[in-house]
This record gives sequence, C-alpha cells and structure tokens, in this order.
Amino acid sequence: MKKYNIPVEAALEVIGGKWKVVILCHLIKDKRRTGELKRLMPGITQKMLTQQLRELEEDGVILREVYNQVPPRVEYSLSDYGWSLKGILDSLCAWGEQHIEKTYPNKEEVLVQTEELEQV
Amino acid sequence: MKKYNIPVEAALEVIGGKWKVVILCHLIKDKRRTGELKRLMPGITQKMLTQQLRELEEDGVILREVYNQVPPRVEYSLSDYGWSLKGILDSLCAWGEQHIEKTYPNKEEVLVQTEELEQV
DNA sequence: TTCAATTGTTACTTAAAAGTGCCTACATTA
DNA sequence: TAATGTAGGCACTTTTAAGTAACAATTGAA
Repeated sequence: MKKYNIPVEAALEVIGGKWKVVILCHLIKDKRRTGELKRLMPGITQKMLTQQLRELEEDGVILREVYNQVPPRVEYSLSDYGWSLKGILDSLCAWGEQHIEKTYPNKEEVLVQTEELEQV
Repeated sequence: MKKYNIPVEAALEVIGGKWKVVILCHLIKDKRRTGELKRLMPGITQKMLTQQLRELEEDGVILREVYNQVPPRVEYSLSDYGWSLKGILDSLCAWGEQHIEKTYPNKEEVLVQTEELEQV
C-alpha cells in the first residue's frame, strides 16, 4: 500500500498529473461529452483523455454516463465527492488568472483564443 | 512563449510537479533549512529538492537566504507572493486528510510515522 | 593533516509519462 | 455497398522526469 509522509500527498495522487485539474475545471462548469472535452483541451490526445478520465472515475470524483445509442454518447460530470473539490479548483483558477496578469503585461499573448468553440 | 488554454494551467506550471506542493506545505508552517526539508521528505533526492526549490524561487513563491558561514546554512521560506497560495495549500491539505479518512478505514496504514523528526 | 558537516553541481542511467498509428463496433445515411 | 460519426483499445516508440553516484568548496575540530 502506498505510504504518504503528509496527507496532502493523498490529494495530489487524485488531482495531480498534467490534465486532471484542467478536466475538473471544465466539468465544474458543465457536464461534457468526450468529444467536447477533447475540443476544450486541444493539446490532449484521445489516449491521455481516456486514461485521466478513468483514473478520476476510479477515485470517485467524476461520473461516467453511457447512453445506449449509435454512435455512442458518453457524458462525464462531477460526482458529489468531486464537488468537494470545488473550493480548491475555484482558488486555483483564480490564482492562475492573477498569476498570468502579474507575469505577463498583456495576457492575450499567453492565452489561446477559443472563439471558434463554445465559450469556456 | 508557452500558451495556455485556460488560466488554471498557469497555476499548475508553478505548483505542479511531484514535490512542489509538499515543499510549500512545509514552508507554510515554518522557514526551513535544506537539510530539514530533506528529513521532512524522506523520499526526495538532493537533486530533485534543489531543482524544485530553484524553480519555486524563479517563480517568486519562495525565498532563498544564504548565511555566510561554514558549513553553509541556507534557509528557505515563503515569499509574500507565495503566501497568496495559502488558501489553496490549506484546502489541499484538508482535502487530503479527509480523503485518507474516507478511503482508508484506519489511516495509520497509509501515513508514515514521523516520531523521530521534529513534528510536521 | 585529515575528517566532518552542509549545500550544491554534473554526467549518466533508469523509470515513468505521453504520443502515434492502427484497429473495433454499429446504426444511419448517402 | 460504402462512408460517417463517436468512444475507446492496444502495441509500440519517443520524450520527459526522476534517480544514482561521484565530486566540489570551506573551515573548525580531532
């Protein structure tokens, strides 16, 4: 069994990693289909997306809902337990925003424009 | 220049990575010397510790204070900017604690005992 | 003189994370 | 009949992260 030196490491095991917080930040706004998530995260590959979603599901922070239709439709959303992360996710998003403003005089330079998608 | 799709990615660039949040959680309680940090994080290597500290310093969230004595004494502490992460770090620590309690019936199994060190 | 103590660097190796390309399933539509 | 759209699996390669081990610098103490 994995051992932690301090409890915060357990939190990092759940939401650490390159994409998980980003996924959760999207799901906190709305439930999303796989394809929507892919469009919202242009850098992610199908494999990584599936992999991260599976792990988040295993840890109980998101729900996976499969609709029995063709072509398939799968929707992901935050679970009740996932909502317990809302405070952390909100703070992280806010800190990221002000960090960008502090670090880059005109933030347009570092934020990819997403006019072609539904607003994020 | 690195581009972000959503601002939270900028936050992850600063505090993401295997050790940074753990380091910050220690520094939020007290300033620490290099050797103290090493003892508090038994899993980390000298190289990783130095590397993560350098990056945190570059991003302006910690301070490095060198005392001119032999053998050398170097102390790390949160900068003012680093303190702006306090809310996030506190929430993360709290979430980690309750996640352990929820996930493991008797948490003694997953938390490494640290009776031999100064209390963390 | 040689060792201990503390912090740090560097080159090299290993392990983990992520990317790539190709494959499946199947009802609908052209 | 063949193509479309959606979600995902799998084997393989590449890239990145992390670990290992040896070395440096300094000065007081043994």
